[in-house]
Amino acid sequence: MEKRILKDLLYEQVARIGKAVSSPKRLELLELLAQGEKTVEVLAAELSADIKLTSAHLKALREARLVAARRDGKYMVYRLAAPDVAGLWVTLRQVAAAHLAELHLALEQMAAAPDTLAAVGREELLEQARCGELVVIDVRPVDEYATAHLPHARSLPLAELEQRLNELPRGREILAYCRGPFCLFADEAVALLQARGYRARKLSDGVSEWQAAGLPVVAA
Amino acid sequence: MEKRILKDLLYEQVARIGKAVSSPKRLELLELLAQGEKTVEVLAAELSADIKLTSAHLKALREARLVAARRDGKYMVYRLAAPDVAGLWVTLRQVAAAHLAELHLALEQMAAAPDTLAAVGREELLEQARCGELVVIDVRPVDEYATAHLPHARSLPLAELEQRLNELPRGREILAYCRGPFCLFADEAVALLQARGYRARKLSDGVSEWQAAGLPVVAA
DNA sequence: CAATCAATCTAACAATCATTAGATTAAGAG
DNA sequence: CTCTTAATCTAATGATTGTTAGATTGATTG
Repeated sequence: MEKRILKDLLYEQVARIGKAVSSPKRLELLELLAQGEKTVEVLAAELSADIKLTSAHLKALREARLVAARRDGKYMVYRLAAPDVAGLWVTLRQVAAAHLAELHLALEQMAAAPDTLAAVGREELLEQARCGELVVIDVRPVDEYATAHLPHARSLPLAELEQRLNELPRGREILAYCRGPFCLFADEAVALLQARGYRARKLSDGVSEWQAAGLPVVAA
Repeated sequence: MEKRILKDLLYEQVARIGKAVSSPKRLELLELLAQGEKTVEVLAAELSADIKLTSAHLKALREARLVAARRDGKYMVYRLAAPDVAGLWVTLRQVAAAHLAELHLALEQMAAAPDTLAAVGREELLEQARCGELVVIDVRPVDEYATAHLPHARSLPLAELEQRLNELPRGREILAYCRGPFCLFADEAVALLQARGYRARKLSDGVSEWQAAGLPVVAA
């Protein structure tokens, strides 16, 4: 049966993408690269993995054409091959959260800790941020903010938050976001802000989630 | 580092979904189940695989909560756990087609054979079908048509097409669709119709693709 | 009840994959 | 040119996975 051979070929190609996203480390790499391009060194540090292993996983992602690399001096700088790869990551995470009770519970616990603003009413949120009723802060490293960030958000990296508290208005409510639902930066920021008497909440969306929802982002 | 343990747990869960979609056979099962519920027997026949292997792959999909099963007499009837699983399949296939040259070329060759109507102008197509300018036929087995089909489409399974040619109007253009871009039913239908002097084209979308594009379908 | 059919479970194999260590390449610095 | 740093390649490991065969379960039929 010649049809079988053709079908096997077609599904085999899609399975290449599936294989690429079948490893926790590779998924974490995709999420990191969705924030902007990064060197192998930086990626390895974020993964808490060594360079060799990180490089091997990046090779697998490269062979599935999900990421691409360029050389910059001694550094190799990796990036997502295209924006739809970030969309794939968001889709996978959403399907996992919807179907796997373990993940759903873990995310609910995370959301329960500080007051979290789920994905509800994103348009409304946008309007509140625009008119200044709400102060939206991006607590990721500044280069990730520079790559793309939510509209009306200002950069205030978690590492600098404590020193730069004076930049925040006392009265208004603060909304912190980071890389997405799996990232803890915003949780830490909210905890710090609340300890200092600010009214602060977390937005569980990151830039990829925002974009996947069809909302506008500010890109470089 | 406690954060590492939490992160590993989170990404591990998403990787369960990734692992489930990392096998060509399992992807084919998902596409088949996206057409409607089916028994293990039927699925095995469609896969050209034996029952044991099919059952093992279904178990993997069940453990990732992508499919669910119910017993009907001696038969186990499998179905997608939720509609978003069909969306995941469509997303994976689109990412694969966009990034993997091998797949892109294979699909282009398939599309080149008979005149194929790609995904362009779907709304327009809908309107032409509504007013009868275009005759849309669903050439999948009738139970799949019954589960869900495109608006204004009539069921004319490939297996019965030759005997039921008289049901088709001579003058108007015919548009055949099937399970999606990887399915060959519509190609065969178009070849048969063109051989009999009909003006026929293929629509590469299936119901899942149509739905993923945000367009309405007729469901049971 | 035994016989049959659909499907799964168990055990086993080879093939593939993740991870680690050691050697190697490629670019920049001295 | 040599030394250092970044990253990859190669080889080896243990663990998983895909596949097949044989035994088993669950429900229906005679």
